[in-house]
Amino acid sequence: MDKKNIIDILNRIGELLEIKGESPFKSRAYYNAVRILENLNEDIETLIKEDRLKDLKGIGDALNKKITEYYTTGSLKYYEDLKAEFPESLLELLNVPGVGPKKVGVLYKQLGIKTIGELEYACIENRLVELPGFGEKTQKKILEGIGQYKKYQGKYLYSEAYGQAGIILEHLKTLKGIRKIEIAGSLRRRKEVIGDIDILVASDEPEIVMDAFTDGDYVRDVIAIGETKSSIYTNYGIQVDLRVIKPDEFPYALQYFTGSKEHNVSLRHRAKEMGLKMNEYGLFKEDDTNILVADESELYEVLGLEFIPPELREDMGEIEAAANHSLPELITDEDIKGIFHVHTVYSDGSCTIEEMAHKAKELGYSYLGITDHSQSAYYAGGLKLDDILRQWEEIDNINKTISDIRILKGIESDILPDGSLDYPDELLKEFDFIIGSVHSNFGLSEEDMTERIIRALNNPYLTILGHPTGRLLLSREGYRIDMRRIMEEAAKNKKVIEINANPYRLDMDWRLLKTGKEMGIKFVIGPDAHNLQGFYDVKYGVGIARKGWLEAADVINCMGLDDIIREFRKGE
DNA sequence: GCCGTTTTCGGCCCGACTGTTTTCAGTCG
Repeated sequence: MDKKNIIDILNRIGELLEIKGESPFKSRAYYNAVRILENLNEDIETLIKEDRLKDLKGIGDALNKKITEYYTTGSLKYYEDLKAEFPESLLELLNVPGVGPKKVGVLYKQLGIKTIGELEYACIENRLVELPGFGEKTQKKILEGIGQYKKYQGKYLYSEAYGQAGIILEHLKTLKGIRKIEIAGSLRRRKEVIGDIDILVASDEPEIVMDAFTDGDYVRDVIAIGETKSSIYTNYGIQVDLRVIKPDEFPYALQYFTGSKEHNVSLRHRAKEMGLKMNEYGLFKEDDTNILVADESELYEVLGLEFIPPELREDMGEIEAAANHSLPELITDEDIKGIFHVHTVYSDGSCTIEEMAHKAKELGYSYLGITDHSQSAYYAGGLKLDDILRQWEEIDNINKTISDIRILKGIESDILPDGSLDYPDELLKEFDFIIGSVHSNFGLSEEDMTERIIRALNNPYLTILGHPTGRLLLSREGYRIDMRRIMEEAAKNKKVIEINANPYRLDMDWRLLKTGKEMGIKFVIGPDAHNLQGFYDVKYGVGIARKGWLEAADVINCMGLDDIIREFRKGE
C-alpha cells in the first residue's frame, strides 16, 4: 500500500460521485485531498501511523477515517459500496475527450453503455443524438474523441517508463551472474512517449535472470518466458521485454535494440558500403568473421564514426555529423546553473517562495526565477497588482537573508487572445523577466493563433515564450500554430523559447530544436514546478534538449547569475 | 466532504467555449 494506491482510490471515488450526481463540492473535496497528498512533502505512512492526517487542511474527519481504513485493511467499504452501484469500467469513459461525468451518467442510465467499445458502437449506430443534452455534433465529437483515445492506448510518458525501468533495474542488479545490464529502445533514446521498455542483460546464466525478472513485485502479468527473451506487464500496464545476451554480443545487441529503426537502417547501409554486414549478433566481414568490439563506441569507430549519443539516433543527420566530426557536445544536467518557471502559493503552487528557494539552493542552483500566473488565469489564482507588490517585497527580503542563490522576479503572463500581455507596460517593465504563455482560447484558427503569439513576441517586455504549443502528451494536442513563422519571429526579436520540462508537456518538441538553433534561437529549460518535487523534472527537459542537438551555449539557464542579469538588462 | 465561525450551516475559483437550447448545462483549463 503506497501513496499512489490511496490517491487512485480517492480519485475514483470523486469520479463515481460525479457520475452518481452527488454534490459537486463533495467530489471536489476528494480531488482536493488527492492534490494535497500528491504535494505532500512528508511520508504518508508516518502521518497515518501518528494519526496526523486530519491536521492537513482539506482532510477532515470523514476522509481521515476512509484513508486510514483503506491503509490498514487494504480495502474501503464506502468505495466498495459505491462501486457496486456502477460498473467500474464507466470510469474509463471519462478518458474520452468531451465526455464528462454527467454525460457518462446519461449514457449509462439511458443506453446502458459501460465501455468505450459500446460507446463507439452506439455513436456509429447514431443512437446518441436523441439523448437529452446530446446532438449531432456531440456524437461526432465523441466519436473523434474515441479515435484520439485509442491512438494513445498503450503509450506511456517517458517519466513513467523511466520510473518503472528504475525499479526493475534495481531488482535485477543484485543478481549474480549478470555481467552487464542496460536500458535500450526508445527509453534509452529519451523519447517523450514510450511504447514499451527494453532491457538488455549480458549473462551466461539466462535462467536465473529470467526467473528473477518475471518474479518481481512489479509484475502484473507474465506474457512469455524464454531463454533469450521474456516479457511482462508491470503493475502500471507497461510491457517490458528483457533479453539475455552472451557477453561478447552485448555491444552489437545494445546498438541494435537501441534503434531507432531508421538510424539502424542508415547505419547498415553505411556498413554495407564498407563491405560489412551488421545485425544484433555482430559486425561481420565478407568472410563472415566477426569484428570484435568491446563497447558501442568501438562499434561506431569501426564504421568510421564518432560515438553517437543514443538521444541523437533518430536518423536526422547524426550519422553524417559523426562521420565529419561535427556532432554537438550535448548539454548535461550539470550545465544547468539556475531555474526559471516555478509557481508558488501566490498562485497555484503548493510551496512558499522561501521553500522553493532553499530547495533550489540545495540542488546547487545559483538563481531562481519565480513565475506565478498572471491575473487572467483565474482558475490558477493569478496575481493582481497588490499580490505582485507583496511578492516583490517578500522576494527582496528573502534575497537579503539567503546566501548563494538569487531570487529573480518574474511572471508567467497569459498571452491574451489579442496577443497582448496581461498587465500594463508600467508594471511589465519592472519584472526581471517575463514568460508569456497561452492558457486560454485554444480553439483559434492557425492563422489567428500564430498572429497572437507573433504579437506577443514583438512585445519588448516578453523574455521567454512558454510551452509554445500547449500540448499535453497523450491527452491534448497542441494548439494549431505555424511554428516556423513563430521561430523566425523569435529569432528576429531575440526572444527565448522554453523547453518546458514538465513530463506531460516537453514542449517545445525536440524535433524542432535543431532548426531553431540553426536560426540562432536561444532556449531555456523550465521545470514549470508547482512544488519541490517539480525541480526534479529539469532532467527531462535536458533529455529533450539533448535530443534536439542543443549544447550548453544554446540554453540560457546554463549561464551564471551575472551573465543572466546582464542578458536580461540588454533588452531594456 | 471541508472549513470557519458572527459556533453549525452556508459557501466552496471563475470564465470561455460548445452545443444544446430559448436561457442553460456540461466540459475544460
